[in-house]
Amino acid sequence: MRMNEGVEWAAHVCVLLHWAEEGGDAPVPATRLAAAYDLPTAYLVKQLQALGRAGLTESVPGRRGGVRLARPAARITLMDVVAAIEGPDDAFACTEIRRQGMNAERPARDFAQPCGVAHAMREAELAWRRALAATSIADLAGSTPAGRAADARRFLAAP
Amino acid sequence: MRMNEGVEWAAHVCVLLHWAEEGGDAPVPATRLAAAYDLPTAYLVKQLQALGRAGLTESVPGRRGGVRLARPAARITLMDVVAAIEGPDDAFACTEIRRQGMNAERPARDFAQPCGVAHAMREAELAWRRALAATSIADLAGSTPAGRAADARRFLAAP
DNA sequence: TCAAACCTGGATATGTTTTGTCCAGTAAGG
DNA sequence: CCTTACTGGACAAAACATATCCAGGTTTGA
Ligand code: SF4
Ligand code: SF4
Repeated sequence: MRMNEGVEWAAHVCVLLHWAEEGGDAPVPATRLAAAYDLPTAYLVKQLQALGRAGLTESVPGRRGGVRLARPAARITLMDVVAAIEGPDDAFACTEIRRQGMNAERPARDFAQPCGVAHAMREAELAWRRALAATSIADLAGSTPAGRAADARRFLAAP
Repeated sequence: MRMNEGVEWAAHVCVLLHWAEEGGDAPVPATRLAAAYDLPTAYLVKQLQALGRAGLTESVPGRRGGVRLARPAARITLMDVVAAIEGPDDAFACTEIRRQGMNAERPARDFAQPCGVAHAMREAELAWRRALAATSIADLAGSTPAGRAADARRFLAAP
C-alpha cells in the first residue's frame, strides 16, 4: 500500500506556487517547477494536469504562461492534493468475499449492510482524511525555515 | 494507493478462527478456510503465513492440524492484521526531493528536520492506525448478524 | 506575421508490486 | 508408512506506477 510519489511532488509544487504568487511571479512554467526539485519534466506535467482537473491549479498557455494556484493557499489542503493525485477511491476495496463459498446460497438481502470490516476500514480512512484536511498549503509554506521562500522565489523568477 | 486484498481475507479468516475456537473446532486447516469464502487456497496460505510471522496465529502441522488464533480475539485488532499483511512501511514514502535542484548546494544539516509535508502525512497515518487499533476481531465477530457464527462453525467442522 | 514558449491529451514503453500457482521438504496422526 | 497438513522458495501473469514522446492547441513578443 504505497502512495504515489506524485503526491510529494504535488505538495511541494503547490508550496512553490504559493511563494511565486506572493512574489508576483505567477504563473510558473512546468519546466521551471521541475528544475526546482530536479524532477522528470514530462511526468511532473502529468501530475500538474491532475491538479488542474481537480481545480486546485489553473494553467495559462502560451509564452509567459505556466501554472498558478486556483485559490488561496490557505484554502488548499493536503487532503485536496492527495485526492487530486491518488484519485477518489478508498485504499480499502471491498470485494464481498463473504457472499462466496459457505454463504453462496444466502439471498442478497442478507448482505444489504456492509460488514464490520468495511465499516471499521471506512472510519479509519475518514480519520486519515480529516487529519490531512487539517493542514493547508499555507501551513506548509509557513513551517519552512526562514529564507527558504525567498530563495525559491529567486530561483523561479530566474531566466 | 490500493490496499492488498489479503487484508480483507485475513480479517474475515480471523473472525472464522475466533468462531472455530469458541466451538472447540480449532485448529482449522487452510483448505477449509479457503473453501469458506471460495478463495484461492495457495494464495490464502501465503497470507496465513504472514499472520503467523506477525504472531497473530499459530499453526499445527500434520493430520488434524491447521491454524488457530495465537491469542484471544479481543486482543487482536484490525491494526494488527493490516500491519501483518501490508508490512511495516508507511504509505507515504519520503524521497527527499527538497534536496535536489535549487537546493542541491545546501549543506545536509539544513535538512535535519523532516519538512511539514512529511510531518502532516505522518500524523494522518497515525490517526488511521489509531482508528484501526480501536476495533478488535472480537468486535467484528460480535457485529455480525445472529446465526451467522453458528453456520460458520457448522461449515468449518464439516468433513 | 510568425516563431518561440507554453499547455493538453493520448500513445507507448519500462519497471515494480500484486496476485496467483507450483513444488520439494517437514511434521504429526492413525 | 501413508495421509493430511504446514513452510518456504521459485516462478508466471496481471495490474499498476513511473517515465517518455508526440501531434495538437494558445498566447506573446519580436
Ligand atoms: S463488506 Fe465485509 S465482507 Fe463484504 S467485502 Fe467489505 S469487508 Fe469483505
Ligand atoms: S521530508 Fe518533506 S521534502 Fe523531504 S521528502 Fe519528505 S516530504 Fe519531501
